[in-house]
Amino acid sequence: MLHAPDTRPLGACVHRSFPEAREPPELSSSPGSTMTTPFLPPPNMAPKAGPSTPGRPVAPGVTVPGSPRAASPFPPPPLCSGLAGWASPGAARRPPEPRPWARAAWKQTHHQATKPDTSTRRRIAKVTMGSPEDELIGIPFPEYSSDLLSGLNEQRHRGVLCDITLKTQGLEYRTHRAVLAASSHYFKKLFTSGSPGTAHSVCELDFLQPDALGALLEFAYTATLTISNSNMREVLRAAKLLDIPCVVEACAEILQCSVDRPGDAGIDADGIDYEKAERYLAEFAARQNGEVRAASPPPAPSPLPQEPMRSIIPRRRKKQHQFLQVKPSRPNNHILHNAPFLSRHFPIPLFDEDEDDDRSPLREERNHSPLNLVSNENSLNYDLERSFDGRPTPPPLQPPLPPLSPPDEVSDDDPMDLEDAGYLNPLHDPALAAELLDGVDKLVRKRRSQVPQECRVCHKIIHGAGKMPRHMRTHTGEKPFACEVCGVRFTRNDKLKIHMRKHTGERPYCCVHCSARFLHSYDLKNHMHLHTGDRPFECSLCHKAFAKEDHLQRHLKGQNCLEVRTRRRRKEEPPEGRRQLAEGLDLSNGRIEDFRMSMIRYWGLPRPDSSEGSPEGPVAAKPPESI
DNA sequence: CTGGGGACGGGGCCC
DNA sequence: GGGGCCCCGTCCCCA
Repeated sequence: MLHAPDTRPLGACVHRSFPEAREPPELSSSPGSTMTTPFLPPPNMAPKAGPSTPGRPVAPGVTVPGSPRAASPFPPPPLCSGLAGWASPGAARRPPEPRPWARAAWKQTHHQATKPDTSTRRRIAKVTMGSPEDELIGIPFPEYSSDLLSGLNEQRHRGVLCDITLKTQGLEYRTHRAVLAASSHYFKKLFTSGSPGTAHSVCELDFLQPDALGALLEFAYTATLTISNSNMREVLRAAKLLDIPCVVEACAEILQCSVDRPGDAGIDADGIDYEKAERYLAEFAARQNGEVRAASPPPAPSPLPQEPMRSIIPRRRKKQHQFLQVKPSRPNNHILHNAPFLSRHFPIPLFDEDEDDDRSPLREERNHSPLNLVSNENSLNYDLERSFDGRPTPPPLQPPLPPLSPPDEVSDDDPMDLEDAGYLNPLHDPALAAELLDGVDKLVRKRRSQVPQECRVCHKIIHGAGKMPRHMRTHTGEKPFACEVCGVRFTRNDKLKIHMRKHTGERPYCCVHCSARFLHSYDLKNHMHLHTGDRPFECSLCHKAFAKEDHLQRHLKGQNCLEVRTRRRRKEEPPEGRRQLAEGLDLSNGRIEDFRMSMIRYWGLPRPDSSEGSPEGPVAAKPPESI
């Protein structure tokens, strides 16, 4: 279907800036009134920093009113149904829990909200009109978390309400225990060990460099890590000592490209520092308990099992890792291949970690690295999934493993031969140094460009570099790509190209079973359902199966299916055609829960409390359209 | 009401 | 940073 050029004036979209949303908007009862989105949760309430984490299943009952929710990249479900579930006096300040089953419903609402056609307005109005007065209404405050952090940071700078002073090498940092404990596993353990009643207000952390500690404090209060190439290693080292996984990960990724520069061995805190950190932890806990005693050095950690070295980067899904993968420059590869001991000293992998080719000579060398930083993937603080108490904190000292390298190589105890070091030091070669530094800058820039951006208009989080202009055109209505044949304009060039297939007659996606040809690959995919008979989308109520998910959604919104969703109907003699359905709603066989979950999933309704298993439960699960 | 196709916006990946 | 390409989910329209 061809769409006429969008003549919406700029700013005519239904979205609006967030500050207005702080004020409770008036309920509009007029179907034709200009309903903007005040009652629609601002899309994608994700924190500015942090990728989305979709798909985390939520157990039933988690999202009952008043239940605490964690930060979520997903907005609450549509007001029509979901706001009653996710908002609470304590939870309204935070974005809701990710609820995959509500995502589709929210997307639907958001999609409608971005299309100010008459049907959309009517739908929103209906929704608003139908909201029960006694339902809780959640008003999202997407900027609150950042405001809160900003307020704490201001307090820190002014020294107000600070309850702890960090001292290192003569410098003092007044700060808040809660913020430190929330950002650092080490501080959490430090402040939670011992008796809370006798809190000492000064922590002397001599094992940390002041610059690094300052940078990490800034990070804790601003969610932004400000570092330079010169102090990145020190910050990484401090982050490892303080057990701040996300900083470790970020620094390690950036540094990954420059591992063959001298000094990289210093990115791992040496054993003395870990020992200091551990000892201070013990002393602090002892003082907290009022038992000032000479803290003995912690017992030497048991030797770690030898495992093939992986990476300083935790293994993650390939998709996550690829955007920062580093392709080492050829000169450095050459250097490493010809200097196996260098890889031993600087064992950060030079290749994509997804390469599991252990036959690689380089990997083989790394696997045997005596100074392996992470020979045990579970041992150090790169396992971002581990719990705070899951591992000794701080990380244990890494006992040197027996060198497996040829005996003629430099031993670990031997200082690096200066001549070799000079030869191998790329910084001694201006060209190589420039290349490496340029690589670091490029990585930093790339990482920055990959940071999800929040739309100023709709507060939606846009992922991907260069995607924001594309998204903004959905607000402005700008359609700069015009078809030269028919004049139809598009917001995106790729859509125009697909459109041009209409004029050229090109239908590149051909069905192998029939003569059908399609403009889009996904059309062919949908079409294939005809031949395969595959109907993966089944109505949990009537068990009718559909080939397309949206057809199932449409079916669920249909009035015929809703009529029999009342349990009251079940008590009556069901119509013959509905007998099976009514039996399916029998609470005794548990299917009623299936039905409720189905309603919740497709309409984004709040998850029912376990106590809500009342006979009238399904009745309350009304779709927006039926309100 | 359902089946089918088209359009649209977003995300991932790559250059 | 920007753009191309692809895929996906969703909405819409038509028969």
